Amino acid sequence: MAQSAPTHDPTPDAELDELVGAFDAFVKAAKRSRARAEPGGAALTSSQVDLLHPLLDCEPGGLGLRELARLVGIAAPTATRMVDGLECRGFVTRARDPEDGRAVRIALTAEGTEVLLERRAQMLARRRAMFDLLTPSERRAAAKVLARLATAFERS
Amino acid sequence: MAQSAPTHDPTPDAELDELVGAFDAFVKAAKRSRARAEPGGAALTSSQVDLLHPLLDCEPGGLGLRELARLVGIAAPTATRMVDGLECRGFVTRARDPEDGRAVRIALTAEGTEVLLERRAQMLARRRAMFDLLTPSERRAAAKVLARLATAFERS
DNA sequence: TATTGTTATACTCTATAACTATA
DNA sequence: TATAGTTATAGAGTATAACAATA
Repeated sequence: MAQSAPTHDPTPDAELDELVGAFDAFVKAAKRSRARAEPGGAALTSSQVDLLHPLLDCEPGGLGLRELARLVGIAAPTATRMVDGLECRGFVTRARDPEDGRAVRIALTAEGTEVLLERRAQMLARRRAMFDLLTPSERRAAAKVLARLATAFERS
Repeated sequence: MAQSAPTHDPTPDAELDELVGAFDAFVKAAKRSRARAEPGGAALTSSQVDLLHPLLDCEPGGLGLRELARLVGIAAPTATRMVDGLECRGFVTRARDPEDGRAVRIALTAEGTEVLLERRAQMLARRRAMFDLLTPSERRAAAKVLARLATAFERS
């Protein structure tokens, strides 16, 4: 295999294999790390964090359910169910839209905002702890590589 | 905050923020890419692929259910249910262990092996397509960075 | 008629607790 | 009694289809 094309791409297969292997190891390590950090005691699951996130940066009135579902990328009935639970626990409010009797406005409560921000801060702290293990030059290289891989993902 | 420790780490906060941002973008791109590649038409979900994987490289007799569950990192009843479905579809066999009446041996069928290898090849092809978008030097840098991040994950 | 949200239903993945059969 | 596996049960997350209320 790899009949040594000598011009400008010396070892494509071996390099690809190495990269694929490194990628796999990385994904597995990331999964384990996440599992370690979310042992079940967390107030919010990551799906719930995803659902609440758009509510942080929206108008004070909140968002319609369909709009929220669309932003998060889930089906409307799924959002209904999740909002049910989060409303019960006092993290969001669900109010009839005064201008459109069909619609509903979903908004974060103070407690919901607090819990969400706390959770976000925890995640950030974990990432920082990890990135602090890198040297400055490794950090620069990592930022560059990750950005490059993100665009490659989008195009592939 | 950050009272400008001037000695050897010039812009730690800005750099960390950049890295965290790049990491987020990467994770999101990876999620979207995976969603694109697994639109529901796939024969196996990724959990099922994870479950079947250890059966590829085991003794011909197959694995016990508990052993399989342990390798994959799920609870035994979860494995039982998943094996139920995969057995129905002809991807694995479940045979009483002749030497231990309590135990069961789970093994891939020819069809299961084929489907699993095909799925694995698809995933590999997708990754290769992505990695082919990188230049050789970017590939080398990426392999190095991903390996480094994996060890950082394990230690953080 | 079109849109918003909800209910009904179903499937996958996950877990714990209780059970059966065998060692 | 200890171990292997299963059943019972529960809950989160996901979807589609059918529905009610409103525009």
